[in-house]
Amino acid sequence: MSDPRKPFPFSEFEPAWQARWEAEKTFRTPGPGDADFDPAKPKYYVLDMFPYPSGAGLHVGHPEGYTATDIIGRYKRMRGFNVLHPMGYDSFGLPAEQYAIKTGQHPAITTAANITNFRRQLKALGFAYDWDRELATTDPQYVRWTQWIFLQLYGSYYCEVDGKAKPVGELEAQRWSREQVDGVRLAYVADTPVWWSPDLGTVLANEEVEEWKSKGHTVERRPLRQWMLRITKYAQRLIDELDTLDWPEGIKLLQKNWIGRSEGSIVSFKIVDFTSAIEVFTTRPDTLFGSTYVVMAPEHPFVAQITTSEQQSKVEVYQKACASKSDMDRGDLNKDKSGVFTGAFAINPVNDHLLPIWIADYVMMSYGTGAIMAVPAHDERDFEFAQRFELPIVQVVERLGATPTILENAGATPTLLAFCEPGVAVNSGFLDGLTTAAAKATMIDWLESNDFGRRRIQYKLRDWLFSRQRYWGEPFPIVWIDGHHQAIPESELPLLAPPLDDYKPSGTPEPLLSKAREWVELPDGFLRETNTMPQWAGSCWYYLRYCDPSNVGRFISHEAEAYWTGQNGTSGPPVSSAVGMVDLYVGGTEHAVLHLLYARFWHKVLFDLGHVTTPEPFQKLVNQGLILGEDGQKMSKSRGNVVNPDDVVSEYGADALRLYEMFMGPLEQVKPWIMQGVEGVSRFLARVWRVALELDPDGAWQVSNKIVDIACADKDLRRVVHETIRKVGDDIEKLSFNTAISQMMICTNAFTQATVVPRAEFTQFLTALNPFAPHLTEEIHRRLGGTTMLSETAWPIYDPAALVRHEVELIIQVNGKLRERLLIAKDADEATATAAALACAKVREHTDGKSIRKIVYIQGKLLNIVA
RNA sequence: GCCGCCGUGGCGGAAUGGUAGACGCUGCGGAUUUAAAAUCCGUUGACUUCACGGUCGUGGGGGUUCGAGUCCCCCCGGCGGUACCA
Repeated sequence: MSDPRKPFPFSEFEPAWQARWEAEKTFRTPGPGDADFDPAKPKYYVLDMFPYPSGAGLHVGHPEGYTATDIIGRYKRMRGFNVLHPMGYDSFGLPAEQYAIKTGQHPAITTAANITNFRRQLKALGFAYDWDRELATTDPQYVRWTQWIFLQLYGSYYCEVDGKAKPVGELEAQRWSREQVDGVRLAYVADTPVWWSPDLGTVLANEEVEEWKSKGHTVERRPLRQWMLRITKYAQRLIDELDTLDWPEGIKLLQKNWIGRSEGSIVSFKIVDFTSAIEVFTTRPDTLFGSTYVVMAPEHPFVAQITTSEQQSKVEVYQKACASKSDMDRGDLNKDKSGVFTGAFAINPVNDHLLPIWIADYVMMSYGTGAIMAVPAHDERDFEFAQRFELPIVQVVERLGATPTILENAGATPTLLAFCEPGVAVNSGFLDGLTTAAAKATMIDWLESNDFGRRRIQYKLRDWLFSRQRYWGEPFPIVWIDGHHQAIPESELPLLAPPLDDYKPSGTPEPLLSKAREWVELPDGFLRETNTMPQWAGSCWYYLRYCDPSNVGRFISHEAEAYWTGQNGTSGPPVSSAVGMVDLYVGGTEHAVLHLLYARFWHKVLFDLGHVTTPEPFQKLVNQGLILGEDGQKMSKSRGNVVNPDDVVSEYGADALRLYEMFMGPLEQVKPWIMQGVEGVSRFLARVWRVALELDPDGAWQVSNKIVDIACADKDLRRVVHETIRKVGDDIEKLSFNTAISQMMICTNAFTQATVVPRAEFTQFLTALNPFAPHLTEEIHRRLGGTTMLSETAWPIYDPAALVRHEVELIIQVNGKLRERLLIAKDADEATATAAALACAKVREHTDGKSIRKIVYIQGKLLNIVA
């Protein structure tokens, strides 16, 4: 007996089909080494960004991307691909630990519970994941390989000659000292100013600071000894190899800007009364003649040496003020320039002018050399600073084609703004008359030949701060002895964190693991490293592990890696130009410069070391658009506009949720949730159901007698079905799911209106709908007597002949305006069509009295008469 | 400020340079029903006309074209990212 309130009994058949798929492992993906693996089958790897299993469970944003990949995956399977479509959990990390602290439970317990809940929710949506490949970054066997990859980074350096990572063993063989080797490792220890959050009890990467600040945590700058990863060595490759990827241009640009390549030069300034010189980085060496002062970052190591005794106290006060300033103060309220004169003077190498050396917090220690040459006439910041402190402004670049004006001393010049565009050099000795580009090159040559500087490419990207002081992360597989670090043997992996009773932040930067003294203190004076890795570690390589999730001997077998990158060459389509392993990766934009940059970096290191065979992880990337609440605002608990997928599933069913998520609009677009839209697609599914089934007097669903086993005589109906097969297939390939669904609605309306529905055509339609609404279509198919699963059926082939129309509606325009529609033979020639058009009264109304100047005829579509 | 994305009916959105508004939602009308829900059929951009029809219409202004939502130039508005990177 069916629930009469439900338009179709989804609450009965959806769980039943899910159970069957699970029991039969319908969506298990055979891989190299499996008995049923067929290496001749082409592979397709479609990946979701795995969720971090929060206590709140799935929200409707998750199934948006997950449904899209599920449709693609199911479709590709039906097209004969061996589809890898896995799911897992990014279960380490700060949010998990914060949640555990809040609930007073161990993070292992809350994480396990959250994963259980996520798994239940995912399964209730009928996704065709290969659950045998499920993983969590907290699994000891996963941790083992995360740590192993860290040891690869630790054990290698970047060879500038070959432009790639190599084992440090090569250096040791060349009798490099321990210190020298440690100085070039891709994973290294450094005392650097880092972002420290007292209330989170950890340091944060540059990339993470904003996120946590926005959640209300405080962040401050502190010098601490930390593990760093030398991602900056890969800056250029990370930029260049973006070109080989099929990613949205916006995301590529975001990464390029984040890496921030600048071309310029280092200029060396001698300091009056000192032997040492200070170096600055500039992108405008052509303006060197216009430099009127030099600015160093307040924390620059030279400041103390060069400061004169008269200025010493002022300088120290300023330095202190800057050190205690949090980033927020510096960013928002303090655009006003501040600074202090050190009393020292630098010598401008091109004209021997004496330039006062200032310190100011608008110069960052962490970029370039931590010092700049100020050219106030041609840099907005320098200009502002010069005005504030009444420093001279000397113009050395002029707008191209401007009437020459020579500005002797700009102290009195009413220059209102700095001129920062390229132009022509003036007031610049041997550069005068050169364009900015030529002047740059000339100046760099001059600097190099006179030993005052050199060409330099500078990146904004900083090395990746890789250690955290928290508990819920992978411990470093490192021990210390006599102040030196060394790797633990691979045989000791995984190295798991010791149990701790209390993992609340202590407020000091001492890592939590240091409290576990028995774990830390090893025989013979060895001490374990007590920092842990950031959450990003696990997500940097999970896509590799899915290919070979239970391998105990390697993080991924060579065979699995070769097959799933399509590099095995023995099978499938010809090896494509793809450089990325994953064919399609779908997820949110928020990872543009974090996860997606880190994962590329790790992958390149593994590639350099010969552990993987492609230089990139993700060939094609698609960002799903954010789903907003019904009020058009971002969903949030405080606004009360959050939609819970569980509620939608119980009210309308999983298929309706899936359909709605796809029908809302283009995948990549930001769009609001509208419950009435869910009802709309639910009604559509009910219509499909009722084409095949009707209620008998007892309230049971019976096969409708409209369904008949005859050849389709209705040409129009057949055309719609084949048009649907064609369009749905094309649209899935284009990820244009909303229009695919529209077409299936049109097809369903045709079935509804038909008095006779041939079983064969209806089954073809159900097959096309299957990737979108797998439960409903399987259930209808079964009730119609189907013995196989639609999921295991080949994608239907449309018959081009069925699409042909012999007569078409020809659009008749006069001067580009629609005046008439004519039913005419599809292949009518221009003369026939023109004659037919001119025979129409409505057309003549607009052409009478005018001479026809031109006829534009698009056969089968349109005729435009220009009169 | 800079960078990116986006502006189409009451709403979500369709439209290889060729019928603007497919499909869905909402509203309205009808059928069915004792009645309602559900379902089915029709209708639903604005203005105008008794009607046939006509005029206008894709944020605004120009341009290219036989023809522009679509291509080019300028401007306006919204959303997101980023911010002293020399």
